[in-house]
Amino acid sequence: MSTAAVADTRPYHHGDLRRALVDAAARILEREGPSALSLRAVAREAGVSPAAPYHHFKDKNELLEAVAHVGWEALGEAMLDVRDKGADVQSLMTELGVAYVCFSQRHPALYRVMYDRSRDKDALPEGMQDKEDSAYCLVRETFKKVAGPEVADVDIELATIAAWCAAHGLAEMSGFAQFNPLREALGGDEAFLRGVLSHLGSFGNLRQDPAE
Amino acid sequence: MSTAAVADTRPYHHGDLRRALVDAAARILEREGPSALSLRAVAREAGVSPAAPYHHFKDKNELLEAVAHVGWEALGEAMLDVRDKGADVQSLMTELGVAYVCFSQRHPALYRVMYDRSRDKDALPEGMQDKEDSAYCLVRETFKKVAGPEVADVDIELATIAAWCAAHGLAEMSGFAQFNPLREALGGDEAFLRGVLSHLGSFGNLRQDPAE
DNA sequence: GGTGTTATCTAAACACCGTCCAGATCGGAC
DNA sequence: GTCCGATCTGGACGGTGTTTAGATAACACC
Repeated sequence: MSTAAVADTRPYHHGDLRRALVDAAARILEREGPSALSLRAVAREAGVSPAAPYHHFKDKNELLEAVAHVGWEALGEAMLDVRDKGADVQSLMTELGVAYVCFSQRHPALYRVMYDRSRDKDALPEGMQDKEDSAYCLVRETFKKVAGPEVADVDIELATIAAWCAAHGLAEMSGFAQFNPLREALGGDEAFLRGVLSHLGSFGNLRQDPAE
Repeated sequence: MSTAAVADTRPYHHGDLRRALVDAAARILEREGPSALSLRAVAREAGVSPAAPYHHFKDKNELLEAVAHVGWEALGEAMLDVRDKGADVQSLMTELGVAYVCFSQRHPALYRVMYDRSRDKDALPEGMQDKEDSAYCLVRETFKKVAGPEVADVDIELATIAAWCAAHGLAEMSGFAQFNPLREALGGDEAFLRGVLSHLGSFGNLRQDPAE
């Protein structure tokens, strides 16, 4: 036995445990929320001893970092899916905002881990403003395409940050109970989101011909 | 001894322990951050046994709720302080936004506790949209005053929520390391904040004469 | 003023947590 | 086939939130 036995209960020494741990963590997150995400619970879920994860991650933080990383990639994909919707800037940015917030609503626990890590580090994931297909760059490139070359990079960056902050704020607060009456009055959650997003981002600021 | 001895080491049975615990928690928060805020540490800081807090709070959550409550009141006061600055809406809202974010920067740990509690409950503090001098109502009333009576309440509420989300997002992300180059390029943190806030909130939406 | 009631506090215990250590186990290189 | 190094386990340590039983002291009442 050994090398050949593919899908045994324990293919390798234990198998690809690093990935198994991240998957287990994601499973716990979806099933029981962030408060249940202890390192021991992850090990239990993966069927190993509590000390096993320490051969793949320096500590609990490093595991959470890995979990957050897959979350950021999934968020990036979700936003790429809508990058062709929307004729003008306003509606495209709204579409991106809806995609962002909907992701956070579909994976609330994961989203919380993602931002808890960022807050602890006081930084977004490394390289987020550089690598081409990240959510952040997608927003910035959208702004840049629309604004044209005359607009200063500083303004592009400020607009991107502003949009990002707004989306993040809405993602964290959209489910708050106080908004339920308004949500229902508008006929559902997505209408509510679009309503809020329509009040956010004065994208006209970026145009060169200020009609004001 | 007893009733008369005012400021002894332990005036009452223990004194006003409930308040002492909240104060101790706030002290730990400022000194060591949110990760150090254990119930036992609070009890230690207040000089009582680990079980003592349970005679004043159902559990740790309830203590944190009390801590968050004082935080929300302090935030409301900080925003009331600037409610007369700024000639037009845009600049007044910017001023309020700066006050909001600066509060979160002055008390980062407290701000985090405040929103962690809200996220757990999926709700802002109870009564926040009702009691007159809350930060939330201050923003809404500002919008209402400017918009005039013709604007629908729904739009006022949406604008308020949008502004709040934007401010919260900026509060949580303003310190992120990725923004440091831009912050320095703009000549300091407050300039950076104003720059981002200027791209947020298309307050013109609320005016009745859409010059568009 | 003594007495009983009730709120308050302590000490000890429980289960769980993150983390480290010594030793067992096993894959792969020589 | 033997050794090495990576991987995993069992057990331990200190810390956590919470509960229980029992001590203590303020207060109400006679």
